[in-house]
Amino acid sequence: MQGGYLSQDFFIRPDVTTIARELLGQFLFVRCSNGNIVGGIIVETEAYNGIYDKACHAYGNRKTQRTAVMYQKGGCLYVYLCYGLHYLLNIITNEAGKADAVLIRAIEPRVGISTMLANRKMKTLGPELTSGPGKLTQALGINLRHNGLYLSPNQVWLEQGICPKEIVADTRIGVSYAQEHALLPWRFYIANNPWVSKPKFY
DNA sequence: TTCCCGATTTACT
DNA sequence: GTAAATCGGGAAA
Repeated sequence: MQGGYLSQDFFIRPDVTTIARELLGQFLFVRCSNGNIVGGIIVETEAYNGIYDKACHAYGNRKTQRTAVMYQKGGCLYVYLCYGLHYLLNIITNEAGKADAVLIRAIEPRVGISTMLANRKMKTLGPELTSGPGKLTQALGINLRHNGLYLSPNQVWLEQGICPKEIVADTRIGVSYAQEHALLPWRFYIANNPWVSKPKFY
């Protein structure tokens, strides 16, 4: 498609916020069960700093069936069901045992748009297609089947993309329970990109 | 085993 | 702006 694949070395680096920032502009591709390829450019991410981060499922070195995947090596996929309704896609970073992760919050659709529209039961292309963590997994056909998989050209993979003009760092969404850690500027998105999620503010 | 609640989305009034 | 949908994880008992 574009440049080369992003190697595992990219994800094994120690600073999860750097990786979350550098994932902006990269291509994310998924091969669907029927063989179709869908994908787009990552435009919004959030960093979760493993066992030290109150917003992270692995906070306090919590080890359960669900969080076991988070302790895998960088490049592993962590998918979980949120609110009993939506699958959320993360990419594990850092060395095994650290439980750092980057949440993919929004992408700009580029490949297989008709397939993504069908997955979302939509007729016309618009920001609602992929502008949110639960929306993009539905569009890409991501579910628990992908949990624990490593990035690979057979299933889910990343390729070198574009260099974003301007990146914004802001607080993460929906993590008020994380107390002081909810204030960290660990949400990153490409400025003025219409595919970035539009969280509601009460 | 019980109970509370969530890294959200969508359809209402 | 408010509320429903929907279910399994995790902590407490």
